[in-house]
Amino acid sequence: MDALPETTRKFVLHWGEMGTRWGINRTMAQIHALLYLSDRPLNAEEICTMLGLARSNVSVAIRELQSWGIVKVTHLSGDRRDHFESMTDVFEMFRVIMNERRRREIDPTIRLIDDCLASATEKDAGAKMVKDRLEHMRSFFALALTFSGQMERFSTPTLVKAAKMGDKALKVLGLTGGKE
Amino acid sequence: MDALPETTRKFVLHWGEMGTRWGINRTMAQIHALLYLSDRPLNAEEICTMLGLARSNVSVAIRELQSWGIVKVTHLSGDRRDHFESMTDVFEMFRVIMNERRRREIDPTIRLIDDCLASATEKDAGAKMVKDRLEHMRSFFALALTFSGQMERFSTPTLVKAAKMGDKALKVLGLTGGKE
DNA sequence: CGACTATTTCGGTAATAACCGAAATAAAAG
DNA sequence: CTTTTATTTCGGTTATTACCGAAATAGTCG
Repeated sequence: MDALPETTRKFVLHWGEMGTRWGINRTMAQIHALLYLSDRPLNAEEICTMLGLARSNVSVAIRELQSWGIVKVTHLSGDRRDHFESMTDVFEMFRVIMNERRRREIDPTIRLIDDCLASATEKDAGAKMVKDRLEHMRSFFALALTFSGQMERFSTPTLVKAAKMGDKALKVLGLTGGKE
Repeated sequence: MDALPETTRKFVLHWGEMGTRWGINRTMAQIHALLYLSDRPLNAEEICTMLGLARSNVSVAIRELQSWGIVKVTHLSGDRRDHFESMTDVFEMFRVIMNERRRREIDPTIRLIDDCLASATEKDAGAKMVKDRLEHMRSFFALALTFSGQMERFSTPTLVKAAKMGDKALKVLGLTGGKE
């Protein structure tokens, strides 16, 4: 970790911490940060020494990053070791991550809510409130799905433009009425 | 935990697990789920017995939930104990949480990136790529801020409508051109 | 002001997740 | 096939965080 340029080191450490706050383990996040700022693919051994981590730890973290789809393996000619590089378009990366988390967490949650709703129906009327609340939450997640669908469908520049338009966009669409 | 209706129990457990995956501790998430499905405010003692948690643990978790702004304290007449209830509008809740996470995590990250950019400027030219990447990431977070600003500014129904329009909206705005 | 009840603080313990290092496996080269 | 190098698996250890329970504090009532 001492061999790293100061700026990279700072960012890697911070990114690692942020990871832990979002349910991503430190090692994974640090490796990702390192690759993101690297000007060339790195092999596992290099990552180990640069970050001061055990080889095995790096191995599983990289595999996980690959399974998320934000790190790819490449091969340099004349070197049989795997080299790794991060996706560089942060917007695209965000989409990929959102999509993956949707698959891993949102989808199962919706299924569970449906489950709860189904079994609640057969029970006593005392569950009325519970059902209402669950349905409300379900509608939220449904919207989240719609939304993540949009995110995936459109290119980065389009989304940037849309976001920047903001209120103006909604006015054009005739969606805004009162206080807003 | 056995005293809970089956449906509630299932949801509470799932919500607790989801919490851990997003960097929120299980207790906090479980309490939140319980309150969300409750038809009346609950006091700390009730929460303890319903979820099988220690009084102190519940105390800190509730405080944390309050600091996030998604749980409020109320008082029932003739009872001096604090009673707690959850926000019920999930969309609003999402906004509140996003806003809080922005404050706690996104803002500091942007500050750190600015820091890195500032110190990188003074260094050698070899940091060119690092600077570019950091700037790119910064622009992403800047957009995220813009976006979260929009989320806050508009009412739930407006956002729902906008999200549902989706592609149509972008077409009206004249944003879509190529592949999309 | 005591007596009682509610809440919080805090030191220690337990549960969980991260991490290491050695050994096994796989892959490539000679 | 043997040797060398790369990667993965896995049992055990360490670090982190969650959690408990006792004691302290704060608040309320008579």
